[in-house]
Amino acid sequence: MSPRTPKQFKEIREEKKAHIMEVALIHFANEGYHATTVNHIAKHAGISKGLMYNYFESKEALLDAIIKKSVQEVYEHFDIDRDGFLSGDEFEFFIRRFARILKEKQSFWRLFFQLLMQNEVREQFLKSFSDSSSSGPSSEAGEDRFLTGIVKTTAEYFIRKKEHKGPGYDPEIELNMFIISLKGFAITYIYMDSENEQYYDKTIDRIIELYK
Amino acid sequence: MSPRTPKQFKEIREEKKAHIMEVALIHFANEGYHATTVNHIAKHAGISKGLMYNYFESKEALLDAIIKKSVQEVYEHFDIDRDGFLSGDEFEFFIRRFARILKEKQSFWRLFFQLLMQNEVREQFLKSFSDSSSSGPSSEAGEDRFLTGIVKTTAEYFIRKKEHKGPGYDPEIELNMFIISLKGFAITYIYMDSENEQYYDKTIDRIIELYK
Amino acid sequence: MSPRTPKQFKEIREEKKAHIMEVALIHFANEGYHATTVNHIAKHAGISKGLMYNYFESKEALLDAIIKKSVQEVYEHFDIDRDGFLSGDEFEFFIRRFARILKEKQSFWRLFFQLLMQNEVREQFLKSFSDSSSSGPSSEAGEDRFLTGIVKTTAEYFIRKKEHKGPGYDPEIELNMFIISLKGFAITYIYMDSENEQYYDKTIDRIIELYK
Amino acid sequence: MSPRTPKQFKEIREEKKAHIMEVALIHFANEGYHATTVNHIAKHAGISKGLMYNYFESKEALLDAIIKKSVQEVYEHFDIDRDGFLSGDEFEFFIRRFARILKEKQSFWRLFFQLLMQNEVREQFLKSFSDSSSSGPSSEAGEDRFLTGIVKTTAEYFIRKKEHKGPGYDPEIELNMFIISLKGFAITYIYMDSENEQYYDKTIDRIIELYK
DNA sequence: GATGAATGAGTATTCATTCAT
DNA sequence: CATGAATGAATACTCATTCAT
Repeated sequence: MSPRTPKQFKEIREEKKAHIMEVALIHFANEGYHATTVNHIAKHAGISKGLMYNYFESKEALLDAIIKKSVQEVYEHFDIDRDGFLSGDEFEFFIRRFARILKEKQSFWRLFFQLLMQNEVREQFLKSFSDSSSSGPSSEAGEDRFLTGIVKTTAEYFIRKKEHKGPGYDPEIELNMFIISLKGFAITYIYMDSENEQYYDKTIDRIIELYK
Repeated sequence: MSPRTPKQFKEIREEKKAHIMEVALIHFANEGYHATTVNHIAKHAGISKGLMYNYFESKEALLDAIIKKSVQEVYEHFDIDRDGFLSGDEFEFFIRRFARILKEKQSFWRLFFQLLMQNEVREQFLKSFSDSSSSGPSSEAGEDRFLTGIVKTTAEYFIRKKEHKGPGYDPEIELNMFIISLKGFAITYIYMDSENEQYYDKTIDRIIELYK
Repeated sequence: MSPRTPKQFKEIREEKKAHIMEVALIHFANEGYHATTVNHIAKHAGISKGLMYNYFESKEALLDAIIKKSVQEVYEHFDIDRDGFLSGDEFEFFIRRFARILKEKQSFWRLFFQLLMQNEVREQFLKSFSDSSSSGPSSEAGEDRFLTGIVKTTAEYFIRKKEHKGPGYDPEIELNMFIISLKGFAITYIYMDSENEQYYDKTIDRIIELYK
Repeated sequence: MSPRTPKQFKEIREEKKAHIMEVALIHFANEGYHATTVNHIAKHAGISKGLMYNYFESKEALLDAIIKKSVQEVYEHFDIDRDGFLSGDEFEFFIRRFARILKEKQSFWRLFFQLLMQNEVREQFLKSFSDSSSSGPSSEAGEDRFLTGIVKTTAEYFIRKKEHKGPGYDPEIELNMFIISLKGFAITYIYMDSENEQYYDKTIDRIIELYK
């Protein structure tokens, strides 16, 4: 009977927002952003359309919130000791974590790839990705510390390997091969049913074997 | 001004259909199927909305026709000597052709990937793919002779290699690695600007080197 | 902390109602009734939406209350000696008071004119005007004693002037000219910034000069 | 059976656009812009909502079109010999024409006043007014030849009168009185039923008598 | 009294599709 | 064949109002 405290209100708000985002992500990922109607999301989240707009300014704002949150989470998972130097074990560790996150956040990655493949959202999306990842204390404005940082560190890892690989080893091509392997791995497994998982771990092992 | 023969009529009709499909494919690929309006296509094809419906029953029928045609073309490119045996050179030849088709039909592949990532079209799409590929004389209903045929032949190629590779060589994993590399290669390069093409050929060479 | 008496409660309630009405009037007047949301009013009044509905049954009831109150106040200002006779000084006094009220209640008059110009509210509004003005002891149902009273008294004033004006003087036309001058004066000055006020007093002086 | 010619299409288009604008103007004028729904307009125009959007990009675009057209028409009516000099007869002529246009375009003027009284549309509206009026051959960009031109010419007319009026005559105040009289006349008569028209002409005569 | 979460009917707008000419 | 006017169902979004706490 006593009225809700501001804290209670905030809790309700946060919980419901998270719930809506969760539901929306799944539908965006499976049916596509355009094909998913706000009505559909509301119905599956068990709320009215109106409430959706109490929490999110627009369908696009909802998408943005989902991306920001997911990117934030992914970013946190990758918050490794980024001293510019990647040891072999750190490299392996990185790949295994990548594989794990792929599994854990299947829906997000489906959405991610879908959006990447539409010219209209492409730039805005990449911007959003870099914005939220560069929110650390030592962030530099306009720079995507996350992606460029990873790529750079990894590139250096491949360059360093040249020493014990000898001539005929082209680090640029090797890095490129490594990247397309990861990409191919990613799009293969984020669309895989759990039954077909038999090759998941073995493939990761082999990627490590080849590029570590 | 002699009246056109029925054959001429048909040719004109087919040409116009092809033109519409060409225009539509580019817009579907760049802006997405949902975001591309029939009006837009008609305007860019230089015809009226109404006429579009004279040629194609619906927007979806237009999409289907585009896919069927593209798949058909891709299929023809791959109409290799399918005797169940793939020599090393044939394997290399296959990869190079794959790379070339990727380049030539960029727009189609963009559309292809976009559609694949939406559950709603996924099944229908795969069905359409298998339908048009199994239009040969020895087609079996419901079976995708094209894809499974290629995969099977390629799988056998990798199994055969086991003989000179010795123990520790797992053909299944190797096939899998090969496939994800091709996939990663594909999604990387169908979204690449022509300026960034420097690695295109080198990457293909390296894939051949690794998996031939 | 002695508990508040019922009278104190009522006072607090009335004060809050007045505050809400004040805030709402300004927004109705500036942004328009339709364009002003209940949320907006509540936020600017420093209360919650829910509480607003504790004080006013509906948005329209709030509008009605504002009009009734404003009309009441205007009415009180004009509660002149209505003996059916208007002396020259009383006439001048009346005009100067009109001008002052216009200035003091700018927001209300803006709202008033806006509403008058919409058929849907027009009748209801005029009714509300006459209702509140006819709340005196000798009120006659359905009659707007206020407006008709003023007009009638003023009309008689103009008729009386005929005696010293001589032929060619048409009191009806003169009354009409006086009324449209006041109307024009009103709509000009309720939308005027305070900087442009230079002509305010001079114009009133001239109106008096012309029609007294 | 033969297809429509482009000319026929254009005719249909123009006629229907004009029809929609006519219907919309009446409703905008009587119920207000915000209170008039697109549905309502479409229904009363005997067309579907969709068609409305074939002809006008949005509800606001429809409003703009109506204003532009009306302003254009009004402007044409006032295309007098604007040599910077207004004779007494031209002045009278101008007022009579103003009165006539008020009568003929009642609906537009109702809308005009309504819009003027809403802060949100005020600036945009005045801009639109000046834009379309300054489309003549000798128009100067950014200048409102129509309104400012009229006001300026009229102001000079009053200044010139000072010569035969002698001291005590303040042309600025006189111009101001003239303007508020016209305004008051306007808002009185654009909301008048035709039955109450008895004073219409007499009032105009008196205004001319007073200010010519 | 007081809050803001929750609702749902309503509003502008879009777009594939049909049809008269 | 060819056109674009015309439709209507669907879609994102708004907002006055209700209600549990």
